[in-house]
Amino acid sequence: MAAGMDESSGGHNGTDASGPDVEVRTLADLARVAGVSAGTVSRALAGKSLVNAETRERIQALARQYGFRPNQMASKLRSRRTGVIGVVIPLGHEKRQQISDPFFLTLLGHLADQLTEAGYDLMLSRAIPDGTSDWLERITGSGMVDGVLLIGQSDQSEIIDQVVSHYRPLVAWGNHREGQKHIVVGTDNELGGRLAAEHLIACGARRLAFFGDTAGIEIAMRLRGARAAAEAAGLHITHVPIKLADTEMGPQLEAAFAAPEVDYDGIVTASDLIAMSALHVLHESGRKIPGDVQIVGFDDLPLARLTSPPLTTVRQEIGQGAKVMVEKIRALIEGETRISKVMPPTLIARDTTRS
Amino acid sequence: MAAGMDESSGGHNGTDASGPDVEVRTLADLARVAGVSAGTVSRALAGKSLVNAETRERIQALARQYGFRPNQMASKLRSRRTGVIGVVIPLGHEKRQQISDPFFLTLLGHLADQLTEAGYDLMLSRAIPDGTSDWLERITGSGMVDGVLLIGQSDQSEIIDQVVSHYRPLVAWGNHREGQKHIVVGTDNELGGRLAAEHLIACGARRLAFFGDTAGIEIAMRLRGARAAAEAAGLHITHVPIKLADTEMGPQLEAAFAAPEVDYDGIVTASDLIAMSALHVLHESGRKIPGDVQIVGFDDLPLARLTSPPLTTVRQEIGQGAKVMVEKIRALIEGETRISKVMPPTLIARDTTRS
DNA sequence: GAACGGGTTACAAACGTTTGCAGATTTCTC
DNA sequence: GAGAAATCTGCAAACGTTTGTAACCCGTTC
Repeated sequence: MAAGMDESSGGHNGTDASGPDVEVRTLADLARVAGVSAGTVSRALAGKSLVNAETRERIQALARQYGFRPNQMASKLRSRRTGVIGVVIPLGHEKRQQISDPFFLTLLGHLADQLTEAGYDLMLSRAIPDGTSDWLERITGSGMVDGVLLIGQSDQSEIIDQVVSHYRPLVAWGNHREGQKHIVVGTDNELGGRLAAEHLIACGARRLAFFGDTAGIEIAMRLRGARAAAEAAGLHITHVPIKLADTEMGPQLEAAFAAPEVDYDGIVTASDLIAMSALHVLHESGRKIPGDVQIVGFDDLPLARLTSPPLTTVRQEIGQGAKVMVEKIRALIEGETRISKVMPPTLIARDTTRS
Repeated sequence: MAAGMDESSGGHNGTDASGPDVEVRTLADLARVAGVSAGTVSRALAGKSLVNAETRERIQALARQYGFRPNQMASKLRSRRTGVIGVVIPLGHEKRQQISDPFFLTLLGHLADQLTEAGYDLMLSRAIPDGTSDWLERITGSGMVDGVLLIGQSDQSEIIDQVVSHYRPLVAWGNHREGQKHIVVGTDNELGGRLAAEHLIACGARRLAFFGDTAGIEIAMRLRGARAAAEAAGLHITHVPIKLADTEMGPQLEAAFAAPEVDYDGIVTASDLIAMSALHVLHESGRKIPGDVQIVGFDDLPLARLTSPPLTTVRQEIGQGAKVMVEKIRALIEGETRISKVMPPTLIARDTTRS
């Protein structure tokens, strides 16, 4: 039955039609109570100016009194506007269920704020890309949302492009690529990687490593930037593909440091989370930071300043990013055109590098 | 291919009426293409056994081919079932917009997983309690969701009770209170507080403090438990109301430690986040942990094991909690009855205490 | 005094599904 | 081979709104 209604309220006397306890569940019910037509009630509650101000207020008062709220499904069906934005997190290459990177959750939090402020509801979906575009079109094609926000593109850029060719209101967070059809808001990841590596080199690091799995294009670009910086300085940078999944990261990091031949003195990480884990493993093994090893994170999560020593990191403007994403999706829904936005990251020097 | 029986379709030009590019947007459209009635298409796509297996598959194939998906709004309106669970985060006493405690986001992540698995969509709402029950009834009364999950009760227990009297499918995360009408899943916070304080005392701490703002009932219960443990040992515990908001926490902590007369050697914190911040401030001021000061966190976030030293903390079973919440909301939707569940916390001894 | 027009309201047709019921077949049963 | 049972399909009525259009009421205007 309808959510949570049981008709238990039979105890009341239903005889008195205008009594305070008639069940008013629909516009028609309220219309009867108010002595007007359903259409008028609809307009009154919507605050339209077509109805006499006095009756409008009378009807609104009645609605409050009876605790009546228009059924959203009916409203949305009829008006062909849902007021809902779908936010989908492609689980991509990370097979694990749980969303492990706090970065995405933080972005989600900001998106929730911005959307609420803009008067939209937020429908959250995890999605597991399956080779087809079905995981996305299930959302876009359902008539359930006015637009879609993608938190990360994973490795699905082509598929997203394909969907966008017939579904316009879609904005993704991630790395912008030349020739991409869909609109992306994100950080200049290559620049970020470069900043990180340059900083390490400037701080005296020579045996460099990049920690992160490059299945996602964002990470791949960060590696590319770091590598470019290294090469410009005549150095080599070792790529160590650390996975983000909780269970894998620790052992992988330990293995990375255990190998007797490796002796990194400067590490660029693909995320603050990896950096924090690395910090932990290094502490355990007794290495001094930044004395023996220097580390740079990526994201500048609120937590980055709380590590010990506080984490040097590449900052992504995530609050700003959420704001821009919402601004763009709204414009697209209105039928306007928009282009991608790539935001420059900044290096925040704290104490895991010798400034 | 071979839709076969379709020479009718007088609407468009008759020549290629069965071509692949007729717009099929509704059940009726697809029905025309398939040469059956809309009702049959509906049943076929729903996989009902009433339709012949062969036609069912033919129709499903056509649906795939034309990329047709039934409009959810219409479906939900008609079937009076939305397949959506509302997850609302009452912002409560924390005036700040951004959801600051990673605990809630983590719980949200787990809920997303569980709900997806159970075939539900998740509609996320921030809500700012306003003295009335409107913030909640806006969600429950809209016909938009089949049930509501509350992430934290804030200080709204009475209002929630009031809503539950006419809207049954609602489950909250938080502290259970005697006589409460609504169903709660949560940790035994008083026990948690007690475990933390007892552990500190057993580790030799004598000058105790509790860090946390007790506006939320969960925190208040943790304080009560800690205080009980202290009193049982003949000790006093000082309550320092640290707020969770990003901007306030740092300064408040510094102030807490700066006062010359205070010299805590054992701190129970209301959350891992506060503990991590405190750790940071203590490091800054040169104090040794656990040598000079011992600290116990609360939550056991994944990050707790990454601090240095790794954080001793009181573990809440948050994944398990999410699972239980979803199980209960499903049962309630089915019309069954359920009761609250309070889960015992466990103390995870790491290295911010001298075990 | 009829035509007019602004301001309100009622009417009824969508919106795109799902589903009870009744036909229309086909298959069994004896 | 007739009647009953079983299987499948079509019809049409909801679900509860929104919104274009027509109708009505009054006070003006010519």
